[in-house]
Amino acid sequence: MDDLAATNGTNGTSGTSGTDGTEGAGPNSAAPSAEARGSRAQPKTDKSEQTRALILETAMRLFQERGYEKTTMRAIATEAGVSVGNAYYYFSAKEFLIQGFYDRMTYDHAADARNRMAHTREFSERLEIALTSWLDTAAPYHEFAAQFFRTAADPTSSLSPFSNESHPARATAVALFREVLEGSDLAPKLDTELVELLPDVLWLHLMVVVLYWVFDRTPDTERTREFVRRSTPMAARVINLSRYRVFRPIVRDAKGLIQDFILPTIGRTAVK
Amino acid sequence: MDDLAATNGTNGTSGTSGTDGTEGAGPNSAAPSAEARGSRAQPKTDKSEQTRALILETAMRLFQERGYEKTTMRAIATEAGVSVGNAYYYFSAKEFLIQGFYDRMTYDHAADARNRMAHTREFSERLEIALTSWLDTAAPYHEFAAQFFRTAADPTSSLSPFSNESHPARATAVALFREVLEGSDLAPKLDTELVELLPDVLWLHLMVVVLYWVFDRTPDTERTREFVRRSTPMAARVINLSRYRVFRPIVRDAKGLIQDFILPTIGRTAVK
DNA sequence: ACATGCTTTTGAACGCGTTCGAAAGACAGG
DNA sequence: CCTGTCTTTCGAACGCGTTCAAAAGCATGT
Repeated sequence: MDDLAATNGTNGTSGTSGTDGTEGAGPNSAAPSAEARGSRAQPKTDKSEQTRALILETAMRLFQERGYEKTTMRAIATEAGVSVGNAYYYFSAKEFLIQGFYDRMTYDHAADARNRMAHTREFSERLEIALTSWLDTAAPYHEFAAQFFRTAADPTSSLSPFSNESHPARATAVALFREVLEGSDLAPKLDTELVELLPDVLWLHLMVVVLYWVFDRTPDTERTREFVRRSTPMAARVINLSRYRVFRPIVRDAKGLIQDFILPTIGRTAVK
Repeated sequence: MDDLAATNGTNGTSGTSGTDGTEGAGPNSAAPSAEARGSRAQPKTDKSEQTRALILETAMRLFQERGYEKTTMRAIATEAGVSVGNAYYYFSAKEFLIQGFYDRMTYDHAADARNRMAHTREFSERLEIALTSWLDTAAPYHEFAAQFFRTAADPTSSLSPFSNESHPARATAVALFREVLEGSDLAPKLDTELVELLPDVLWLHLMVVVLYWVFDRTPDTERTREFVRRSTPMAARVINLSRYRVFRPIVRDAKGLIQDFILPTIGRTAVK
């Protein structure tokens, strides 16, 4: 109800505590993120911004009420009291209506997770909290999230979690996982290179969880929750083991693989 | 008329066809599986079966020529000399036209991979061969495969690799990976439980490769090929290490996780 | 006041996947 | 040959996402 448009202006990452220096000198790295995408024109007047927000809010409401596919552009336009053409003037395709929602959820998740793990130091617990927090944040949208997941899986779509357009949201999420790690008892025991690498890997862990969640049809996605409870201690154990001598070679291989093949595809500037 | 790959002229990609075993035997090569899905009626007459095949082949040809999305049902119908309604009589939705293609490719891949690794015993090499073989088999379809990948990612779609409808193709693929393992020098060194589990895990490895491949835009998907070359020895090393004492607990955890959470979702009858 | 150049808004129209009622065949029993 | 019951075929029509040319608003210069 109230939540969709409320924090519109100051949505951005609220600063990643300055740990990340590679943000790049883009025109806008934080707040207006999604609001300018998918439309032909940038906001000139105030009325314009209002119309855009109205359309977006109406769309989000209907998506939740009827699901993504069953909500027609005509219905959105009618309900918002504008013409279809006008809706397309602000959002050049139906899928662009999702991006705002997507960014918002990422932000809410990060905030909630930070709150919840504030008083916990153990790494596996922090990780579990972060992941469970995502499940809770996303719970209301499970049904229609699954519906637009197919859109997100399109390599050519800007909604793909790997796309450039998703970079802000992804950066926010990765920053969260960096905090998960760095605020834990585990971080001091690891070499800095690994600490640098792990946040992205943990984000991939989240992506796997999301994949599992999308396919999960159990009530309250209980199965995914159990999956998180089981997989997080294992992840912690693997990371922990990586400190021992025996694993040097394999850890180095894994590092290389991730650095050379995974990170470049998810928007990090390739190190080469 | 019957071979889908033959019509493609653009993709050179080193001849894999030399050892290929697809003799010109009949209209469909040995995978009857999908032919009965997605339609309202089962084949009564012979003419019926003919019409169905005609539509399917026409569709596949057009998909390769123009891509999935740009091929309209009307075009398929016209080109095949039938009406739109008739096409829908046999394939209740456009996406069902893909399933036949999907099954066929899985079968061709398995055959090609078996051929290629016949004289190799080392596990990591066999695995690399199997994966590379997939890339070669799928190469002609890279462009339009990426287009229908979004459909495959829909949890509610029967095209999802995890869906029940995909079970036959999946079973074929898993069986291949079982051969990859059991025909290798590694299998005898592992306990039977692990041998039982690994084929599915290796199939997941393929799924990851496919994901990577779909997003890969480098010429000849060279990046994915490099990814395979790098990741297979690592997989081999991990499996190898699992034999040592130190890893007992973590290997057991991993086994449990896979058995309880992964296999059940990909169509194995849950062991519980 | 008028003209000019924009942003914003409109609604008809297009192409698509899909549906549906009905026509056309095919075939058995009378 | 006629009739009834399937199966197969047809093509018009529906609802959808999207496009587009034109209208309407709006600010500014003359």
